[in-house]
Amino acid sequence: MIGRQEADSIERRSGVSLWRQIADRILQAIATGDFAENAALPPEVALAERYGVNRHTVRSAISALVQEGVLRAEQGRGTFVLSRKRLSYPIGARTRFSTGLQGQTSERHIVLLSSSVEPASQRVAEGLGLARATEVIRLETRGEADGRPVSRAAGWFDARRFAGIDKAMAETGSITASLARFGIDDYLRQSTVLSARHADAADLADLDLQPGAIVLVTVAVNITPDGRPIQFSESRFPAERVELKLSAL
Amino acid sequence: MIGRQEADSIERRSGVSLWRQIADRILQAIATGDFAENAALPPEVALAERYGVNRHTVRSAISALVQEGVLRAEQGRGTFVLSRKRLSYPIGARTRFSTGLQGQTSERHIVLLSSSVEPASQRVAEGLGLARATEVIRLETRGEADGRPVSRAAGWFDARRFAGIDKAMAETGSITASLARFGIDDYLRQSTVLSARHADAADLADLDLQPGAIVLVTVAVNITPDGRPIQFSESRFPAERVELKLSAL
DNA sequence: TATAGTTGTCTATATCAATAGACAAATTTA
DNA sequence: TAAATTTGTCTATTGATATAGACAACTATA
Repeated sequence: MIGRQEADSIERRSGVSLWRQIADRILQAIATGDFAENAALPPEVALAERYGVNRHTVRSAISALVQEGVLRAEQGRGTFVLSRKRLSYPIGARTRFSTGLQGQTSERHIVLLSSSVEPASQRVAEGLGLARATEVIRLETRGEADGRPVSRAAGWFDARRFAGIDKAMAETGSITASLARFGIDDYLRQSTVLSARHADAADLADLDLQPGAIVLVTVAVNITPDGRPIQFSESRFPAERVELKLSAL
Repeated sequence: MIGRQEADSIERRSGVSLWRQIADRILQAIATGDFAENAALPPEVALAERYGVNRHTVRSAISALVQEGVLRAEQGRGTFVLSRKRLSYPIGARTRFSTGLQGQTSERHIVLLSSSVEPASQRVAEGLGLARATEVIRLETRGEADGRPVSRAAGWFDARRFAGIDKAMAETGSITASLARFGIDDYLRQSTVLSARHADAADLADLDLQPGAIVLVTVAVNITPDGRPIQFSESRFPAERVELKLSAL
C-alpha cells in the first residue's frame, strides 16, 4: 500500500488559494488528531516542506487560523493548537438539540432570532402535508454550545395548530418544551436529507465563520408518533465544528 | 422578511476566487431549481450584475462548469443547463448501495479497485471490536451510477472471519452478496458519523471532480442482527452529485 | 435583410497570491 | 552567555485573479 503523499492534495490554479487549502488541511489534521490539541504545530519551515509550498504561504494559512481562534502563535516558541474538538451532533428518530450534546459541552442553548407568519412554500407545504400557501409560522433559531454557534435553523409549523409557538419558544428556549404546550409530548424524525456546500454570506455571519468554510445542511420533517407531520426544518451546521452522528434508532 | 441579497454572498479576499464562488452559486441554483435544467442561463451581463462582478469573472465561472459538463455554451444563443439531478442516497438501518438508488438511475454498480490485508488501525479496531493490529481485509471500492462515480469507499473486515471476501466481492460486485457467502443474510447499520470537507487530490481523481469540490464523508459500522460488528467503512460522496437521505428506520 | 441580443476574443491595468531571500525579535537549550 | 530554533517583518519578483473596454462572430427575430 502506497502512503498518500501529502503534497499531492494541494491543487494549484483551482480557484482556491493555496493558503486556504493548507488552512483546511491543518483544521482536518487537528480534527483527526494528527496535530494534538494544546501542542505545538510543526515549525513553519517543516509545514512548508510537508505541503510543498513556500514558508510565507504557510504563514498566510496560519494567520487565517489564528484569526479564527484555532491557533495561537508565539514568537520564538511555536504555534499552538487551541482545544476545539468537533461536536458530535446526534441525528436519529428522537433528535433533540440539548439532550444530544449532553456531556460534550458544559453549556448549550437555542436562541430564537426571529419569527414570522408566511404562506407555505412548495417544499414546506409538501413536507407538512398542507395545501400550498397555507399559513405557517417560521422560527429562525441559532444553537450555541459553550458560547460558539453550532447550528442555524429555520423551522416551519402549521399556523392554525401551533398559534403562539413563537412565544413559547421565546420563553422556553426549547422546541421540545414548546411543543409540549400544544399537547405533544413525543415526536419523531420522519426523514432527513443531508447535503453540504460552501457557506454563503448569511452563514458566515450567523455561524461566525470565515469565508471558504463548509456547512452541512439538513432538511427534515418531524412527526407525531401517530404519523402526523408537525415540523419542517432546514438546519445548517459549520462542518469545522460539528459532525453529525446518525445513531441506530 | 428581507430578501437575501445575492451579491452579498460573494466574498472577496477569502482565499476562494470569485469565479469559483460564482460557479458554486450557479451549481446551487441549478440544484434548487432556480436555474431550470435544459433551459438557458441568464445572459452573462445579467449574471455579472446579479453577482456584482465583471462579466469576464462570470465567464471564468461558466467555463469551469462547461469543463465539468454541467453547462453548454453556444455562441449567439446562450448558455444552457445540462440535466444532472443530484442522486439521493438513502442511509438507514439497512443501507445498501444498489437497492437504494433503484428508480433514480438506469444503471449502477460497484467496482472493486483494490484489496489488501493489513493490521487494524486504532479506529478500525475500535469499530470492529477487535484488538489493535488484528489482521483485517480492506476493500477499496467505487460506486458508479449511469457511468458517473457517486461514491468512493474503503471497507474493513475481520480477516479471520471473512477470508476470501475480496474474491467474493470481485466476482459478485456486491457487498451484500459477498457477505451472504459467509452466512450473513442480513446486516444492520449500527452507527454513521458524517462530515464534510474539500476534496483532496485523491478524491478529485477517484470521483472525477474539479478542484474546490466538496465531499461528504461517512464513517460507519455494520453489524449482524445479533449485534456483532462485521464491517467498518469510510465512504466519500461528491456533494455536487449526491445528497444523503437519512430514512426513518 | 437589418437589428438586437448573445457568446468569443483581444488588449490593458490593478490587485491578490505565491515564491524567494535576508534579517530582526523572542524563546529555548547547551 | 552563546548558539540554535522559531516566529515576525521587510523588499522584490512572478504569475493568477479581477476589472474595463472594444469589437468580432454567431443566432434569432422583427
